[in-house]
Amino acid sequence: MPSAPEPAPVSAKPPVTLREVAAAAGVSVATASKALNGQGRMTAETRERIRETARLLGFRPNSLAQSLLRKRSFTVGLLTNDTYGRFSLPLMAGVSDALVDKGVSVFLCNVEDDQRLGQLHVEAMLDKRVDGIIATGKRIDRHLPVDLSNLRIPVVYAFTQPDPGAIGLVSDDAGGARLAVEHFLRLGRRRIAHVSGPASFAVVHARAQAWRDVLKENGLAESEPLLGAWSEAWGHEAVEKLFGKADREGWPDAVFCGNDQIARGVIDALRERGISVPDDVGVIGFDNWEIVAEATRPPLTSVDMNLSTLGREAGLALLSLVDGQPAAPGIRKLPCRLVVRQSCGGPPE
Amino acid sequence: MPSAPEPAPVSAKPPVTLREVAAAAGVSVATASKALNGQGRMTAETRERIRETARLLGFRPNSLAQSLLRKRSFTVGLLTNDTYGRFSLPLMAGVSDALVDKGVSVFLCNVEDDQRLGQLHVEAMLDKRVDGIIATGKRIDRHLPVDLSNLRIPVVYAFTQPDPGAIGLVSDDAGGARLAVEHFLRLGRRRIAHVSGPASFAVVHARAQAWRDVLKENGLAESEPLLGAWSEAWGHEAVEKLFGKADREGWPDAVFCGNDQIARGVIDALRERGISVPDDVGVIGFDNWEIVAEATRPPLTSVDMNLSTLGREAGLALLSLVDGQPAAPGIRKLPCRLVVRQSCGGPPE
DNA sequence: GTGGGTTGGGAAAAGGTTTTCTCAGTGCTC
DNA sequence: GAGCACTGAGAAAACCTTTTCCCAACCCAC
Repeated sequence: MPSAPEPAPVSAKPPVTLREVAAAAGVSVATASKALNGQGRMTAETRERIRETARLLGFRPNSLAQSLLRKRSFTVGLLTNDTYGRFSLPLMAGVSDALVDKGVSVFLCNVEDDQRLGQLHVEAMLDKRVDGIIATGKRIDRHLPVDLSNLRIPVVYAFTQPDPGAIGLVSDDAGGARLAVEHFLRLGRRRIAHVSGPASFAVVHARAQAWRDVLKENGLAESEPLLGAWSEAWGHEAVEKLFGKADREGWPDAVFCGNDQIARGVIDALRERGISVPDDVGVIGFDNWEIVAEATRPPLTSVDMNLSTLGREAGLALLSLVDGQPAAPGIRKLPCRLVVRQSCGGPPE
Repeated sequence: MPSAPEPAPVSAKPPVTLREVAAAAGVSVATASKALNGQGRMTAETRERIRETARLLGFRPNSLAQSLLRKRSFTVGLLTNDTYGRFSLPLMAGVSDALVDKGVSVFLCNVEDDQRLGQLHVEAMLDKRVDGIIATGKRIDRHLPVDLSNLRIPVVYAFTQPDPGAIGLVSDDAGGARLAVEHFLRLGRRRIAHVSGPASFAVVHARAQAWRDVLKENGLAESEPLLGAWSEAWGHEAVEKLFGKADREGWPDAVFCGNDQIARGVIDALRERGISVPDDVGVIGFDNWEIVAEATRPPLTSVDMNLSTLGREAGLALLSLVDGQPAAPGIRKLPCRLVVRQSCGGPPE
């Protein structure tokens, strides 16, 4: 007894070809192709019959053959040097998310900091005829160890230093810093210190400058940021510098930190000194690395760079480039957002 | 004045085809193909001339056309549901590392926990004729939300629950736990507690059982593990349970933790109680998540699951499957290693 | 000088799909 | 009933490479 017609299981040994569909439906491959793609002219009946046959046989067009002909592989490369990166991961997720619905798959290529590896990956992708490349990395102010400037396919840079004349998407670090400092001000804090990472990072300066700007705009005393490392240990050390002096009046009532690890160190060190967060001092971090931000006591308010949105935007930008839409080169900054937890307390009474 | 012959820049608009190389060298495409692939018979002079022409023109064979013919795309898919995962990242790095030298590129597919997304990605990869699939995830005891059991291409499972009859690679959690407990014993510790994650995780039981086994083998008193959450907060709580009793003689002199976050909580809580690590109590974590393990005070000794090796092995296993080498199905466990830092102290005098 | 072996290289098919061009038939108008 | 427009569908080229098969030419021995 024949069962109800339904698609054949994928397990059939060699994939079903269009030729087989055409034969089964009693038409030519040309007609079959047109029926399935909604092209050409034929009776609705014929088109439907072919479609039904294809469905029954579990036909799926061979992407390789399509790509060869259309000169479009529905494939892009994602180049990164951030192996274990908590930055590039959400970014990749965003890219993949933006593209999967359009049938575009993503080659992930980790080039470390190795020129040879970069070359290898780029050539492999070019050979496989990727439609475009997204370059990303662990630092916004460093180039990948690859030259992407003279490729014949479009390239979009996300969260990494773009080549001149290329399209780059980065987070708006200054804007993010403003968010943090202005949040402190709204809560009535007035003596806002800034503890950040090494001076060799561009983002350190961008954030510090914004911090200073907001203080100045509000007529508050400016001071120097404390620059050190991206570590908890540096957070501890900075607390010693800030709160070491006997004169309590000179103590800050808020600390804006360059990343969440520093903030964690700051919070821990403050607790060890018996200084209450958020009652005595408010703390804000940067990166919104949830696993850290949620483990601090109290949980940490932090600036989120919206990296997955950034990834989405990069994916979409690349796609429209691939489709031939011209796009203005230059760097586009995407806004950050503040994720409020409990390390700043509420507004003043 | 003509410059010295060198490969044309990649920037040339449409890629150079074999036909163009053949024309330039004055031979047929067949001969050109054979010359470049070391096939067929021809004078050494002819072969060299063709090769030189190809080099000059910057010819690179179109992978799409090759794949279509050879039915081998030099492409594999990596399926994961671990979006922000610190587990799957090193694993991916290992996979990619094992494959890039063989010219194989990796499609990264994040399926979240979404059946539809999984289906979408698998179909896209099948359409693109990937040679095989590696499935990985965030939990060793859970399936991905995709059915990979009847595909016509090989599948290898790494750090996720394999289908019956498939090939799976996982970490040897019991072995890793032994490493930790035996390290404590070598250092003269005798009262070794175990604080781990939720009972719903298979690895929790595997590690706890190994911990108990080693204690028994050494004639030490067994006790119940403390099961809770994978969090620092639970580490704090567990310290309260273990060290809350007045009787100091009942206190453990070592705590083996189910992951590094718990260990961090334990270390912090011990310090807050004035109990010294490692002098009074040794602590070992699991996962060797460097960013955590190196930030604890003192830095944390931890069990590393060698995930990037695991990824490498998975990549190689898949490749030999693709090459038609039969492989015995079943689960293969890869050894862990202990990374010694300063949270256990030295051996007894 | 004929038969057989070797050498260097080309013609053509194959892989699966899309697209352009062509063509036979049908129904309509004048 | 001739011309015409349109309809439905197929043939074949194209994408680029690999591989099998074939052929012409040459050399050698008998």
